[in-house]
Amino acid sequence: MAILQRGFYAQTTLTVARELLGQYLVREIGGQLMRGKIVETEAYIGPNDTACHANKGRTPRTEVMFGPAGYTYIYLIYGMYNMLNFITASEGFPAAVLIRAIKPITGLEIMQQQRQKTNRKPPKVANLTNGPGKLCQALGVDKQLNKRDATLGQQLWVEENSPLTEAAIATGPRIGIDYADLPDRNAPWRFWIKANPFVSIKK
DNA sequence: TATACGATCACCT
DNA sequence: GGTGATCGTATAC
Repeated sequence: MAILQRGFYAQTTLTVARELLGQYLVREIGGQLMRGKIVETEAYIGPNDTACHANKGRTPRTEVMFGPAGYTYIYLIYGMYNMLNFITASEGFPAAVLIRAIKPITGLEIMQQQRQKTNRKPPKVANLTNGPGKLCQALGVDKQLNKRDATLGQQLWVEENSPLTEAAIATGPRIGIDYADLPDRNAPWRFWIKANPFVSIKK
């Protein structure tokens, strides 16, 4: 299957967020492959989006968002969870798409192992990757993979799948950004596949 | 140097 | 439905 190239990520952020739905997120660790279908995304768009980390300007942390599309932006939140983003749009314009949930396709045993590391009980398959922190834990994604070029097909990349119809996609406000200005809180920049059981938050 | 807090999750009631 | 965990980053001193 074809690896998504820079031209895909360089589209406007809302387009990338919408069109990443249904594509395959692939992780390779020591020759072992894990694969999942992207079912939920969020767009963080530029210096005027008060929910976007880059809205206060260029810092060591947000520097990668100002670079070329197709790179990874991975950061630690709440002291324990990693978040996976792909840089979008034009170089110099800081924007990214957060991957919020995937449907596990292959490598479920490895995902299960990695998810169990910090949990008392073995998580059910339905609970493996239905959230941004969970999918990073399942796929072994951490800051070591920050600022990597995802178009190279090494360690972490996205493979093309046939596009979804408009009718299969739902939109709504983003999750967990109460600190942002009201218009940004209300912006319908979260995208998910309708009725998909692996979406992090229903309804 | 010190402090506050977050693009979350698991476990508890 | 509520809350503690846990630490990098930004901001204030």
